[in-house]
Amino acid sequence: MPRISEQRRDQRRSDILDAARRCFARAGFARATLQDVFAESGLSAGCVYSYFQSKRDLVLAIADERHVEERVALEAAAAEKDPLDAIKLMMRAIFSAYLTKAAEEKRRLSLITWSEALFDETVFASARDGMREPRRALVAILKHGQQTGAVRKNVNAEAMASAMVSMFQGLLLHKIWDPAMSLPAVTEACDQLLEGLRV
Amino acid sequence: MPRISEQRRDQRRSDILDAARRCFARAGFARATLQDVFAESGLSAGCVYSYFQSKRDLVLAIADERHVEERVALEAAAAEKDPLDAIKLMMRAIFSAYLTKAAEEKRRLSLITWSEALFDETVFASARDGMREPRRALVAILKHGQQTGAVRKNVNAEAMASAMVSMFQGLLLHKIWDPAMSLPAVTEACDQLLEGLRV
Amino acid sequence: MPRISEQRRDQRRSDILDAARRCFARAGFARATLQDVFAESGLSAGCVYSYFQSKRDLVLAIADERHVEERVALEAAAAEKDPLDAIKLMMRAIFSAYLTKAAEEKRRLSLITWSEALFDETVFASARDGMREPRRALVAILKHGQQTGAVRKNVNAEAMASAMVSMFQGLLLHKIWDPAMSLPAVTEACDQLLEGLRV
Amino acid sequence: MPRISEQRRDQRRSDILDAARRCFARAGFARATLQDVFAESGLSAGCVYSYFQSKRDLVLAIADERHVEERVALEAAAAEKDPLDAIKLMMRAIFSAYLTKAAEEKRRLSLITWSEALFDETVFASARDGMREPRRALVAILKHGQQTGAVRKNVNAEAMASAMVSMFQGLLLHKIWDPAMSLPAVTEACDQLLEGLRV
DNA sequence: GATGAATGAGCCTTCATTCAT
DNA sequence: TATGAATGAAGGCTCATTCAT
Repeated sequence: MPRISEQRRDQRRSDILDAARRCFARAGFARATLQDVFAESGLSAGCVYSYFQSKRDLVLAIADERHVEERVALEAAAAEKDPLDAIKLMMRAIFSAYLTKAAEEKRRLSLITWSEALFDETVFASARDGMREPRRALVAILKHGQQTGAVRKNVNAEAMASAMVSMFQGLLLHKIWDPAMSLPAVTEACDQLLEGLRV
Repeated sequence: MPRISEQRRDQRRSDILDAARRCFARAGFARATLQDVFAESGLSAGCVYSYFQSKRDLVLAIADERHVEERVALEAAAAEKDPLDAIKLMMRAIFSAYLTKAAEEKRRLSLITWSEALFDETVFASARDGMREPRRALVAILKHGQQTGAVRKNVNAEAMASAMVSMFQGLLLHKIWDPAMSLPAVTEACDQLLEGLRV
Repeated sequence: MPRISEQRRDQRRSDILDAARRCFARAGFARATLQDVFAESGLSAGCVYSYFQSKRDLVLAIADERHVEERVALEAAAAEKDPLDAIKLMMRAIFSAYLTKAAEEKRRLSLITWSEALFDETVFASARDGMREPRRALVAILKHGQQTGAVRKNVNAEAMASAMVSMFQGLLLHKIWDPAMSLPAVTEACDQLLEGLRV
Repeated sequence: MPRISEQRRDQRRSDILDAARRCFARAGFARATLQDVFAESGLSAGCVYSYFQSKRDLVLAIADERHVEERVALEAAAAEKDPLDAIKLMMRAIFSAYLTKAAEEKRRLSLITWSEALFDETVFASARDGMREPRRALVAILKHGQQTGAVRKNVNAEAMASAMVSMFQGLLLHKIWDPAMSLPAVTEACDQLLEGLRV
């Protein structure tokens, strides 16, 4: 018999995560303090602790957030027949999720999560898994493209998928150093690189 | 001890940096403690503090370490006439500096430095500058290649350079998630992408 | 513990100040450690820090304590018509506040506060202001006494007030060196010096 | 067989004391560091330590410095026949030693020494003794004046001497709070108070 | 359930002192 | 003797976590 409705609990939990996300994006996992989170969420220490048993739990929850956009990106790509067009579509979905001006907090959280992964196995697994699915999709698209004759046969699908995912993630990083980077221009540059794979 | 020789002083400083590098690579800038560094270096707090005035100074020194290999990479590329070959050469130099098994600590430090850059302007400037020079070199090579007719004219050199640098850095990241990644295979994949730029 | 009553909070704050006062009187501002204060108050570091943000804040709070007795002394004097009697009354109030056996801690704190004032502008302002009001009152009494003809006209009220305040403070100091100093005898000596001002 | 001449040793010792005096006047005994003294004196730690075995020794040496002027003051007073004139002479000697603009460092050192005396028995003894001699001289002058009929018989010489010494020391303190205090005016005010003792 | 005051281990840093050269 | 690099105990302060109310 819960004292508060499940809906209210979920809302609370979500509020805490929002506050934590802001704090972590601002100061990093290690430097952000729980007192920051308490203040940012407007909730008491005890309350936050009743939703998350430790700071690490909060970090894991944030680091583990699966960005819906990636799933969308994969689905969008799956609908395309032409393999390179499918890859470009996936790429565009990723870019519009991570390279826009509005996505700055997401970029910061991505980077600090990657870094945190070095020191926490759970975060590591979560970060690694997050790039496995896109990579797997790219491998499938490339291999299928090779079967249908749309992609050059001498391409190592595994390595090429790694290179592509790396480029996408690298651009997220690059956007941090160079916020003025032109998304359309860089999208076209990537298109041009990809075109080299066509038979 | 009376005045120490300058050579010995440099050695000490270098020893401290080595110890700090190991500690930071292991635990991150924020989580690594100076006590760790004292223990790892076998020196006392006071001694370390006579070489570096604060933990932040130590962080900056590590984060600012210019990797000689990058300079070498740029020089190697400068010697090549063919633009794409020059880029491939640069790429290989970077890969052999960061993607080998032995370079694991370097990869970890790169990632934590990038993350730290989000919270420290000095580290930010250092990290950003570290990728500006390679990028500038790539722009120059591409533009020159367009003038000599070796590179397609419809390529936006700036954006393409960003994409390339991103791919190189992204692979550093990728190697962290997938240590088994084959360097030769990924090198060839990158070669194939680059070949698409040829006229 | 949930929200503490304001009364209890004030009590805590007061307890901490009491403990700090004892520690500072015993060892001085610089030599007394906060660990001492924690132990003396029976509270933890975190708790004390939630009431005072730094050691300096604690020092300022102690150094700034306005001794109610001084105010009382001024009011007592204000009621007297005869100027020299008014001054003697003020003097007696000050002496009974600072020169009794029970006031030893107060004397010690006065001296260390005066010394601390040399190195901290805020403490300086506080200490200086602490003697301005008595001095101002003395100037007013003397000038008024000159108008009514009770005090010699050739007296420089400002300088005389300085000399008087100095004598009062100096006796506080003297009582430290010579705890056996007789309060009645010294009070009479001061009376005799003051009598020289009468017309 | 000393390696350096005794004269040179004395000079060194004196240089160190000068540096220490400046440092202590600037920051207080507790806050001034020996590294400050090393820098201010231009000598090494080892060298300073060969002249003073600890920081406390240095503090004691500074706190114990007998200001020649006081001796001069006493001698000057001894030459005067009229008791009140003798006291005024002594007072003037003290004032010109401690209340001039140039004596600021001396005032600061006096105050920090008095404060330090609270926490160090040796400094206490030194400070207390420093005011005993003037006080004793005043007692002698007053008693002799009473015998010769120049001073009122109902004066308690002991208490009056205490009050006088207190006034002199208090004025030193007062000059710290009010550097603009007029020395001639305050001297005259003291004269006027003293005149009240005449028969 | 919620509160927020309180805890205390542990961090960064300083500085009196030592001692090999 | 003189040097100054090195030591390391200890200080001020923070913050994840707990628990009485």
